[in-house]
Amino acid sequence: MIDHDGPIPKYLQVADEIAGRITRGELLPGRPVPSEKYMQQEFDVSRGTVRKAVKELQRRKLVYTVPQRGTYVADPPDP
Amino acid sequence: MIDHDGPIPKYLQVADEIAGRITRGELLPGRPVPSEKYMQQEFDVSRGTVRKAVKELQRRKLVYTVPQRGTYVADPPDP
DNA sequence: GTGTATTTGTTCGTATGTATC
DNA sequence: CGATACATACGAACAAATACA
Repeated sequence: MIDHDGPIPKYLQVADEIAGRITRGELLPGRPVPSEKYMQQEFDVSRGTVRKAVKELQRRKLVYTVPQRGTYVADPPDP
Repeated sequence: MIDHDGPIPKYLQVADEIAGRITRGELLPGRPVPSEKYMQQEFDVSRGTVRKAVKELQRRKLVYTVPQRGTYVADPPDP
């Protein structure tokens, strides 16, 4: 899943994996994405790396985060 | 009690302190260990650090936790 | 039966230090 | 030097189950 010693930064690999799940419709708008803790375990990376991945997904406007609640899949942009 | 600026992680210092009380028989099998809140105050560390210490004690099989109840001293292993 | 307090469970926000590339 | 990555450690907020008056 995650290439633990390759040239591509892990945080981008994690971000791309989640992005893929969103664009494939496996994660639906308004629904939560996995928590930081869950992603840490699933991808076997540090929390900092997960947070950087989420930040990247926010930058792409694929997700939004509610403090102390979780991170959710954003609504798709106007077609 | 806790070295607040030394090389040894606080969560390990807390875990070792509780472990010592168990192995010395100050905390008996089946009896609760101090609550997270109590340990926070006693050791002057954050709750996260206490929880990490408890997790370490669970890993060592010295304690077990009952959700919403507390954490208890485990029975000693077969001699 | 009804609250209130306690305790653990979980989430995200933030900062610091270390190591590596 | 900057970016990546990990571990440690603080805080804050809320949930859920239990215990008790």
